Amino acid sequence: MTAMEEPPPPTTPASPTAPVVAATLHDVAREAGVSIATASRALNGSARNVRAENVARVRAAAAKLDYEPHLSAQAIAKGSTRTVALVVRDVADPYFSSIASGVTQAATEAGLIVTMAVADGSPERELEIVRTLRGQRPRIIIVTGSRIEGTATRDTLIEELSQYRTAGGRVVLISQRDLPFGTVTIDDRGGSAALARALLARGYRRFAVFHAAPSLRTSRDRHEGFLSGLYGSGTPAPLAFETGFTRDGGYEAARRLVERGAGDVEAVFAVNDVMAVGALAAFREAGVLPGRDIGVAGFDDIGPAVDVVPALTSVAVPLREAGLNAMRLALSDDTTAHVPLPAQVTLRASTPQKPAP
Amino acid sequence: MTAMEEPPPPTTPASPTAPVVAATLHDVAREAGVSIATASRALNGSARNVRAENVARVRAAAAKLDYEPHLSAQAIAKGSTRTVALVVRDVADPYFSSIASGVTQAATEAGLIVTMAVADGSPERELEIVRTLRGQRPRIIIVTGSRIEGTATRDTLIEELSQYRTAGGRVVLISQRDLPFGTVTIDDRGGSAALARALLARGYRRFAVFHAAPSLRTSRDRHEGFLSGLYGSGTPAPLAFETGFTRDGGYEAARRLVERGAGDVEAVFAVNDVMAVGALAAFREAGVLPGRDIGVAGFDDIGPAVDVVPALTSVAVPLREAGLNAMRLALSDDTTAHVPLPAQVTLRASTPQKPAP
DNA sequence: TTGTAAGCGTTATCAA
DNA sequence: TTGATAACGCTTACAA
Repeated sequence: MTAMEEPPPPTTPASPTAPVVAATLHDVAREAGVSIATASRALNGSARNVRAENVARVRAAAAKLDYEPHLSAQAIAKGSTRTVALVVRDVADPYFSSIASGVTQAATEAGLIVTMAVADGSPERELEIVRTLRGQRPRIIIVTGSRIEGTATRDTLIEELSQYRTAGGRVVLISQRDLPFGTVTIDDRGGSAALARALLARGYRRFAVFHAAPSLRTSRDRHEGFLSGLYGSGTPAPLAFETGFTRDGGYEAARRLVERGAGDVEAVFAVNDVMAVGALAAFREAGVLPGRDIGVAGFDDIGPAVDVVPALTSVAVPLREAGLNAMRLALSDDTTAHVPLPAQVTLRASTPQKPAP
Repeated sequence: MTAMEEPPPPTTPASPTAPVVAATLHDVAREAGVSIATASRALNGSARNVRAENVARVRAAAAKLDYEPHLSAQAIAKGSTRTVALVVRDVADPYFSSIASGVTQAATEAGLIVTMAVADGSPERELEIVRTLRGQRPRIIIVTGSRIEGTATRDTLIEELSQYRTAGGRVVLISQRDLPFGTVTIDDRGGSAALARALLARGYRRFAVFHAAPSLRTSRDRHEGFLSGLYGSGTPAPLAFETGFTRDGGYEAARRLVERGAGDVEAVFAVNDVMAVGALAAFREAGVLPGRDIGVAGFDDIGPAVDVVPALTSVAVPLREAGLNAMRLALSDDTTAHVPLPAQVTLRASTPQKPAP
């Protein structure tokens, strides 16, 4: 299996482990009748220093042989790759896929290839992934969604990323904070605070909050932000219900609230939209009509928020922007900047203006 | 910048184009006091033929230097990579991200890395992507979502993929058909036909169909499938409204139907859920109450289908399964099999049983 | 069981 | 402007 004399057309449906064999620069050079160095220059290097005729020859040969440069070979020869590695918790989750979309777009514009790995919510897996990723020698590593605090692997992860950066790699974190890397965050606290004020302005005074475990930073920030927005309004302290960060969590919390008696609660803030949507369903089933008997607000402004009945008041977060900014940050010279993205309150029918008492 | 004498800690925040420098096998070997070949064997090769003591030595050295094998170097030395390249139209679209999720999971289980590229709906871009991808020499290329027919680039794409396969690569297409590659499809026709029959069984007789341009294969298949399910029932031919494949498209078609007078239509089939959801909104706004005045059904069974009011009748498609099966197919020895995945009718409140006349 | 050395497909340096 | 040739980081005969 050394060199080959012809354009390389194997015949049988090769086994799944067989190597993918393709035309090499060597083949192109031979076909064009020039040296391999010239071929390299004409194709991927400084075509300036190659006679026009040879450039044409080489290009033609490449086209004829359907040549594509072997990226791995280029990577090791050049000592650097053109890839950015993206770690997400779950591709199927719109939260992450929106971010991924932004990252991919910005990367493509910069001529970079993105490889994606899914951490699946496990910090161990996440660590393992970052390790493997380093084997790719990507220019950039973007980690998003690891927002669970207090795990031991956390420190190891930071260690690993620091080393990668010391080695010349770029690290950007999305929706983390207080870590010594470039960071893009969404203003969960500010958004929640603004929501609280908007709700006050609409006449609501007595609240309940559906939140997740406080180790989930996002949930905690939104919860605390909401409280801070209420600060100074003289309203009673909101009831707090801890539950899952999911639709079912919201559903379950709403049931609990109803069982307890929801009469004294004017509005519920669920720390994300899917929870809010679950709550909507539970309230409706219990005969408590959302938007009339009780206000409901969420966070994220997912697409369906507008199609649920009543349309859901929420806080829009610029997820794609977060991805775009992460790439921008990675390509900038500031390795440790913090880019906060504003969240935007969007009032809808689920929290109508309350009539003056 | 040749060799280095110490564990490699550069200092300054390197420029975004600087190479990522990391410990090499050479460093590990030196640290462990063995030859580079032994180090290679101990770490990534047949550790069996290495004295246990040396294995330990090498492992320790690797850990100390935080060594990760350079994947590109391995790729070119071994002549094959462990990556699968996935082409999607849009990561942010739940349709594709669900598929991506399945692909990623199966790939991870098989020890493969997935790199993702986004074609953005442009056939030219798609072709370009497949070209670049070939440079990665992936073991597998999975293309999903290019379902627009009749473009000239289409043939070129097939050509390109054929060549890749001839070179030993695996190709799997998702939701395409009649192409000489491994293929995973979702049974759009069958699902729509089953939906039609289910609706007949619930007493509906007069239908309208909201569909997209017939060049969009998915739309056409669902439309035709629906008609075939009606076949022989003696019902009048459904009205057909061509519109966008989006929420706004569904909204707009519903408005048109209402303006025309919807009195003689008992149920609407929108060829996907977001269209159906848009239609729901338009009907409600026009005072035509979905689920009472008119039945509405969609396709895809997206998550929010159950939270919309009334809950939407739909056809569930196993998107994650499609991704998983695509990987399975790619790893199997059958390079050209066709795996059809069944779609499942899910009846909900948007199409209640009609009272007997 | 180990080490030497010849690749793998590129790029980059250096003469010519 | 070109062509030899030495890297790049790794794997893998082949010998020892």
